[in-house]
Amino acid sequence: MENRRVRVRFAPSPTGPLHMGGVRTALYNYLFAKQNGGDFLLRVEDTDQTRFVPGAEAYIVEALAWCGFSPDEGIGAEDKLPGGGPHAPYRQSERKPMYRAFADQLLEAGHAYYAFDSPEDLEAVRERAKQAGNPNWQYNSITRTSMKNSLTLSEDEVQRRLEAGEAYVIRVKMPRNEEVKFEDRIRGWVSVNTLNLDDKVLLKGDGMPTYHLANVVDDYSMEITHVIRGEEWLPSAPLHVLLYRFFSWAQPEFAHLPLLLRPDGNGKLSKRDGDRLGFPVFPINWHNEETGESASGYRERGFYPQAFINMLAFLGWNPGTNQEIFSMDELIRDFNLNKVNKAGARFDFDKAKWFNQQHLRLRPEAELIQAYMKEAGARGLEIPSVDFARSAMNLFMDRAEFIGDTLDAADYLFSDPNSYDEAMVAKKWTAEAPSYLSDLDLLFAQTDYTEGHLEACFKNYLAEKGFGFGQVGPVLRLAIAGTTQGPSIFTVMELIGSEASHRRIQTAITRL
RNA sequence: GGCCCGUUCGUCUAGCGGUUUAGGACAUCUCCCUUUCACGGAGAAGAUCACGGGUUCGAAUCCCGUACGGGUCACCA
Repeated sequence: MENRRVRVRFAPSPTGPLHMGGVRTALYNYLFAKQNGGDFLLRVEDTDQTRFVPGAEAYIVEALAWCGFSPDEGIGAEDKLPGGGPHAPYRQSERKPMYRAFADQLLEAGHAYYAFDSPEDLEAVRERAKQAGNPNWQYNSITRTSMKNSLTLSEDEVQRRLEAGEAYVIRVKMPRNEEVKFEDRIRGWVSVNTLNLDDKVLLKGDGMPTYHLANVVDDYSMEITHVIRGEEWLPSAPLHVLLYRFFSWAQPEFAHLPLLLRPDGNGKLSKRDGDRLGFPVFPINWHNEETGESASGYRERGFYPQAFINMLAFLGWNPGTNQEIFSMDELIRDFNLNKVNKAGARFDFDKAKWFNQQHLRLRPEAELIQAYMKEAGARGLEIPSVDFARSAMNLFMDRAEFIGDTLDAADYLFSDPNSYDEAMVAKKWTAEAPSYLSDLDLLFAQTDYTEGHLEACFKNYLAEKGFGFGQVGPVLRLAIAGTTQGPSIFTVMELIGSEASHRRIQTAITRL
């Protein structure tokens, strides 16, 4: 058992877009699988037909692909393996016929029973219990004795109801007063007494399994060795452990991940947080045609997937060194499930942006230029040449967190300024300003239009006249760029060329 | 409320009984670089390690209790 090939799975429910917490769970699964030379599967848990949302499954597949870690097997791996792999189908709704036999196995062994109580019956019992001061009534080893099930009804009666086609569910028969223990990879030993566990429904009235049955059966059939999932599953893990025991199956190792908390207020990050927080909580844009609901994603916000996953990996894990910027390969190499934190993590968008800035600088220049040109095109800016794009981009690269930032305050590289920073004009545009510019314009006309020559020429002029840089520099800057901020003005002049520079200087003289 | 899990700077975290005057990163502030903005560099501030008891020569690190936070209590996953 110990030397089995590592196989992990990410098993989301297609009830909407996958939020970043889900992506992190998937990422940790993937990192763990790859580190151990194992398989990462994607299984869709769509046993609740009432909550099915069209497009959600495709969204999940696309989101993982964007992040750079598509499944090796299962949904989204149909191009690698026929049908997604040897354990197809990977959608639980399509596996429906398989579960019944396992429920029967439990029934025969006395670990499960039929229950005929209707949803209305249950609601009534719960309501009565509530009135009596018990807010959460449970169908358990005590209460089941007063309900309609195969434990209380006679064998004949049960048979009769079954044959009459009466609706029923199959419930697990939770043992009485037994300590269930298991060792969680992240939390250590977790122990729960079955007195606190209820007789969960295993097979629903519509013949579909609930999460608990389907999950255990599928993980077993798909030879899953490690179950890495969110902490919200910790309370039901003992039931799963019991189920493995009832089936006499080897239980996989469990690792319950800490939750991603909402940056504001309390509670875990949820899909509903959407755009309310001022930043995306989803990997990619989401739009539901039916409801018109949509939410923005990191991809469309300009994030690199490398930065996104690096940031996510660090929400709950840390290599123990001072290295923070990781490529996927480095994450695979250094990730360690045992070093995952126990406490939930609140995430910080500023740090997320910092990760993007770091990864932005790691991108190859050719790729950046392409992205730059595409972004410029989207903004309706004319790029004369690739060389121009390269220079213009690099001028603003230092200050950018996203590629789009290099274009945000750079309009003057593409067209003459159509306005001037009024505050700076008031402060720096003195009565002598026009004369400085006329002088400079003449001098520049006789120099090589390169950054070095322009600057030398400018400094010469200052020295000759005895002017200070602060007196003349901002004036030139205003004329050329309309603002006093930005990269070296001489580099800008070299880039836009002598003709445009001359024109701008003249325009400024007449307009200001 | 029951059960389960957690608790180190504002945030993410390092730390696994002495090497700790508790380290790093983001954010904040200061200075340098740049007579601009940013980048970069240097530095500051920021955590009585939730609190109270133990155990030990010695505890952020081990144990117990309390408080607080979170999760979960469906024929949802």
